[in-house]
Amino acid sequence: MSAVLGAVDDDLWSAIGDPTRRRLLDLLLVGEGTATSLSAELPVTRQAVAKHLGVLDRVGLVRGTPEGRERKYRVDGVQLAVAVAQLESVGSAWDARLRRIKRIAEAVQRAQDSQDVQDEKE
Amino acid sequence: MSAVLGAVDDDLWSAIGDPTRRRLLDLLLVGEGTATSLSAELPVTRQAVAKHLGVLDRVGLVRGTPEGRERKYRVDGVQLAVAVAQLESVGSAWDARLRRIKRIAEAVQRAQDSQDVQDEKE
DNA sequence: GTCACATGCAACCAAACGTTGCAGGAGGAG
DNA sequence: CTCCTCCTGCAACGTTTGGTTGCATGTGAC
Repeated sequence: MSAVLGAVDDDLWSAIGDPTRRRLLDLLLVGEGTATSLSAELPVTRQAVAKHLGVLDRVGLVRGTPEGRERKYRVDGVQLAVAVAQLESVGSAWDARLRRIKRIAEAVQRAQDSQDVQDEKE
Repeated sequence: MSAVLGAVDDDLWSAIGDPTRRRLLDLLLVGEGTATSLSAELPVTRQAVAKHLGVLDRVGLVRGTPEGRERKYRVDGVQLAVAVAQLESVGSAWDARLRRIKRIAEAVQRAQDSQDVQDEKE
């Protein structure tokens, strides 16, 4: 097993890995929006936004529904909660490893210190 | 300001956004390694690993030092801690938004319920 | 009916991830 | 010392992905 950390969905990760998509999610968390309205608040074109909404929709982080002549997007709270959980999971796994490394480093330091004392005695 | 969430370094984030690099970090958290040794545990070639180590080195998550005829890489705890902090930051920001949305949805639900009662009375 | 606006589709460009192939330098066996 | 091995670094190339422009279509408003 390579699994140091809990199961992580690569699709979900790479979905939130893109900075534009992260900002898109931020905006959609404030309120629903369309490709056109969202592109007004981002430094990219409407088509780029549409593509991003497409991948967010594919992984289920967002849901688009046609309303009249426009298509409104809203975040899917459940799936986003899953994504957040995975972030926390990876974060805490790394954090735990870092703590362990720090503990070991300190132990080594202490060992060396007492060794130095030994050397001085001789 | 677009900052719903605390300052997030896109370079750092995209560094850990790649699944191969995440696994690389996992491996290096267990112990130091070289491009060759690490590639043995990943489904990609040595050269691909070397490139990834290059970008991890550039953003400071990892440090490579020449030792004899090989180049050993170790994680930089400080920078990785910064990255973990950013993960947590984004995660908790989204979490907070989700909670708020849920609260509002429940409030709307309650309002509608009492409206229904009103309707029945009339 | 016509005009305006939002969408969807296609072609194209650049950057990133991955591959193969090859040249070079450090260590160990003879 | 020489040869052989192994690890590294560089270059060329293909594919996927984020971004652009341009155009055709459909729906709403007047």
